[in-house]
Amino acid sequence: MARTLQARSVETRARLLDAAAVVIAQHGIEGASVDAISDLAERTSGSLYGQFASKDNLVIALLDRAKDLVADRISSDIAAAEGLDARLAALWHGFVEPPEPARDWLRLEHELLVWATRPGNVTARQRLSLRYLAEYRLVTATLEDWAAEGLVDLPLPPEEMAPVVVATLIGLEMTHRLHPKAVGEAAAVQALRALLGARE
Amino acid sequence: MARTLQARSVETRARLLDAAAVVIAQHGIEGASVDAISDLAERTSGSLYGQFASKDNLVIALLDRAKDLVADRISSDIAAAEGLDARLAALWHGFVEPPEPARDWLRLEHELLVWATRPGNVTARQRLSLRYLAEYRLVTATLEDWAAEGLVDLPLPPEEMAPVVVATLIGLEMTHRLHPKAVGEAAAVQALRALLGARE
DNA sequence: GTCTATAGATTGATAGAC
DNA sequence: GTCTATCAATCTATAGAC
Repeated sequence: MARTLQARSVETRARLLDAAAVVIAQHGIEGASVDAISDLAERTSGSLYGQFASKDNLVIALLDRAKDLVADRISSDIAAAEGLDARLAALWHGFVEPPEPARDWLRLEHELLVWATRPGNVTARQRLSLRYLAEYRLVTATLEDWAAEGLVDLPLPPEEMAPVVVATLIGLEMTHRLHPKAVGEAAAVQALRALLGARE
Repeated sequence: MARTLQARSVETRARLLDAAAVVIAQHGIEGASVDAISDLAERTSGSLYGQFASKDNLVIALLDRAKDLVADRISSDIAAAEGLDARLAALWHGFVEPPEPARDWLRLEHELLVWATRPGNVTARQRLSLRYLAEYRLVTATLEDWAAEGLVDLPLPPEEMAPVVVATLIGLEMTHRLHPKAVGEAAAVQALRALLGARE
């Protein structure tokens, strides 16, 4: 019995986080009311406060788990691709033009990023900063592999290159959202090739 | 007399826009109340509605005039610099680490960008899109100059390269705000050199 | 065009039953 | 832990005087 109650609690938490991700991606953090979130989760705002104590806390919890799912998928897509261009194309598609339902994932990521870097939100910024550090480590490892394979001749050490690559992808996605036709797959691949010092 | 009344009106409009830029950069668009904005402008919320009819309209007006001032300054800094590295460093400093009081300019730009690209805000997105198109044209012209001088060997035609450069700078700035130590001037210059296919 | 005053709606959060 | 009910604060926007 304690099992099922606990399971119910875990599910409520997950439902609220999922709902928050959707509503925030659509309306922004301040535009996402606790009522809208709990309604979509088919729970009440009372349960939201039981789980997270405050709206800010809910957003911070979202910050921690937001990206991992999609990041994993992108990694496997890249690993499956053969040759540098195919891998860069996989990176582009995974990041900038992902298929549904992941399309909104980076929208959410941007909302969180902008929110967390507001002068006031110190806790959130530190939290997000840690998660991006982990992200950089993953990219660093991938770049090291590519360099070892002789695919690229990086203009910077892999660990300095990683944040630049992430930053470039973030910027490309944001530009692409504003201006879908300005940057396409072919242009992105060429730009990434130059950035990484492609050899072939 | 009509002169001075008109002048007062023009000044009110400017004061409201300036105040909106400051408050939005700090608290985001939804977090910036019309009262906070009009207080900082030393006007009342009534005058705000007299000028802009709605809060959204005020933000859209801000969208149109936001960037020009700083863009001009950056252009002149770049023109003054000698050699490719100095120009890229000027670009980095103007964009990512501008001196006060321009520090908040890109914060505002990001708030507007995220807001305008929400699924609902069609008008705002189109408006901002136009402004970025103008921006791309400026960057295109600069890249053409650099290519003509033999400083760079671009991996893409200048007009396709321009949005990529802007996107990269936007991403770098966002990353830098989250993580000031992750990317420094030296790394940014090296990365931009690679991206542009620097020859020297 | 700008002010004062206020309407009308919505928000984040709390109290207490179960 | 989740619910119902509700409060106090805040917000956008409007009305009418000047």
